[in-house]
Amino acid sequence: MSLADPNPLACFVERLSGRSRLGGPERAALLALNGRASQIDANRDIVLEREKVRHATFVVSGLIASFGQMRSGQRQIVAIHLAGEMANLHSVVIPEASEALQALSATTIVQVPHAELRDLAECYPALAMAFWRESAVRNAIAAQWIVNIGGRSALPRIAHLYCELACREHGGRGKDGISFSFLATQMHLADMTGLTAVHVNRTLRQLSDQGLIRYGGRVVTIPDWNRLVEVAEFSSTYLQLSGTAPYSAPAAGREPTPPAPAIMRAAH
Amino acid sequence: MSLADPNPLACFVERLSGRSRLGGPERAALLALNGRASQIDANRDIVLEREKVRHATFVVSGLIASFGQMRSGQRQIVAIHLAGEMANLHSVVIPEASEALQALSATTIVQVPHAELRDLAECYPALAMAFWRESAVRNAIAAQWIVNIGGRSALPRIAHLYCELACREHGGRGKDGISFSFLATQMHLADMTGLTAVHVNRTLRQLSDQGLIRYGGRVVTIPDWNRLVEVAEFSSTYLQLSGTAPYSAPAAGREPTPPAPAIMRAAH
DNA sequence: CGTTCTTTTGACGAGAGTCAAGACTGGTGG
DNA sequence: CCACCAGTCTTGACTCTCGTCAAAAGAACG
Repeated sequence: MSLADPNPLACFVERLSGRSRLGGPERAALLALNGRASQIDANRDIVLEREKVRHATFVVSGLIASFGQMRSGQRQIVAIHLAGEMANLHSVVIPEASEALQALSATTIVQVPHAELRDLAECYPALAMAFWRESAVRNAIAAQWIVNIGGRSALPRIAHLYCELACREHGGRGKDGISFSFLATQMHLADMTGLTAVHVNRTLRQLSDQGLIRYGGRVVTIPDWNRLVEVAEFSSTYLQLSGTAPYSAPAAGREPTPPAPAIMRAAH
Repeated sequence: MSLADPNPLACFVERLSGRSRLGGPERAALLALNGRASQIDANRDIVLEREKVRHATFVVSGLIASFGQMRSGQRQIVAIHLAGEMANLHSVVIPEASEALQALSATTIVQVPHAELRDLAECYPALAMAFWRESAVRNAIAAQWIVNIGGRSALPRIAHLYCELACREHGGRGKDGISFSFLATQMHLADMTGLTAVHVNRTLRQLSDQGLIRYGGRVVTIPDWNRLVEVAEFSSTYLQLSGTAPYSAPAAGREPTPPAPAIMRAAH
């Protein structure tokens, strides 16, 4: 199911299957969704802040970001959406966009009507859970971005972002020599990390001088995965990519006496 | 349906109803959930990082935070959970916690088994959507925190957080003279904003000197709402609190020819 | 009424922002 | 094929916000 698949949504099905167990009917229903494909140039808006959205946007190729904007014109990227990801699945339940959606590079998208996704969620509980789970993973990523921006200085901050992207693009763990395409400019990188473009540039040079990354063109290479992970204090568990192990409900029945609540554990 | 209600989950029902339309059976099913109440001291862990969780935690009173932790011992709060909110509803679909959950003050919680919530979501599509929507609002809040931490300097950053809290506690818009209880210490506030406790203190004094806030005990008062909003560049739409207007699906049928995609709009 | 946590202040240093200018790139058209 | 041009990237010098260290005063709690 590559991106070259005649039905680009096949890729969406694969992604959901990686985290949720889907049956035949669910898969078929997803593939039957009718999306409209479009090409978008770099730096073009897809959704404006406050806009009422009627479609979810699936990224076939390219790179998309969610922006928060301030009066000063400064912008902060709050999330990025790689090829194969649904950019704003949450808009199905919250149609009014609180952030703008914009392409960072030339991008191909498929827009899927909310109404159809909503129908699916209502007919197939498994899909409702899968959609919710997908949103929840986004939430976990956002939480890590907060930790990253709020708690790390420039060098580990960019290192952490690169670790995350390497894992997200490859859908699994990183390894030595892994490389991934990074279609954003250094200015975009600045907007993601809460730094300035100038300082991003200086920090990239540092990372590169220390042999932690190599970059050129639109590709980043990580020669020594463990070393970068160490610098970034990265742990991939929040991405829920654990190989291809799909989520499965606990086999045990409802235990009437749940284990002792965590309250008893020592603080700090 | 106050917090003093004999069934603390009544408050949860009210919260969901504020954003999603729930029918009688759904409400009844929610109220029939059996949760276990407990008291927790300040600074005690409720959920540890990486722990497999089997219960969602509802906050009856007090204040809870989700923490990311770093090797250095530094901690970053990625979300806080006020009285009346479900702290980790997302754990129903992602049982492995990627952040720690800890009480910031003495707190009363009710723990609801995942299994029961999952059953509800599977039996009642409207509840599945409501849960998902609730998670999505949390996501929107996280996104604003990223904007806040990544894009604003100390003074507007704290101002923005206070605006958010005022709205969240009152479940609506702010107004002059509004006040809200803030049970966290300045150190906690530092962990929320990505600042140091010392700098938080200096900034609070600035805010206070400029008449933007008054604080004392565990209460913050906002004398002039619009002025604080101005400083913070705050807009409450992302909280989805629009009065008590519940979300309703668009009345229109599936239009076969959706409006022109947003792609045409000018960039930047 | 002492112990511990929190708040408050000051002096100093460092990481990151700002301003500005030059080098490099890829794309466009003559 | 070359020249141009707008958008990137790179670098240096200077500034300022915020972090660090330290100490004392104030609150909370038993």
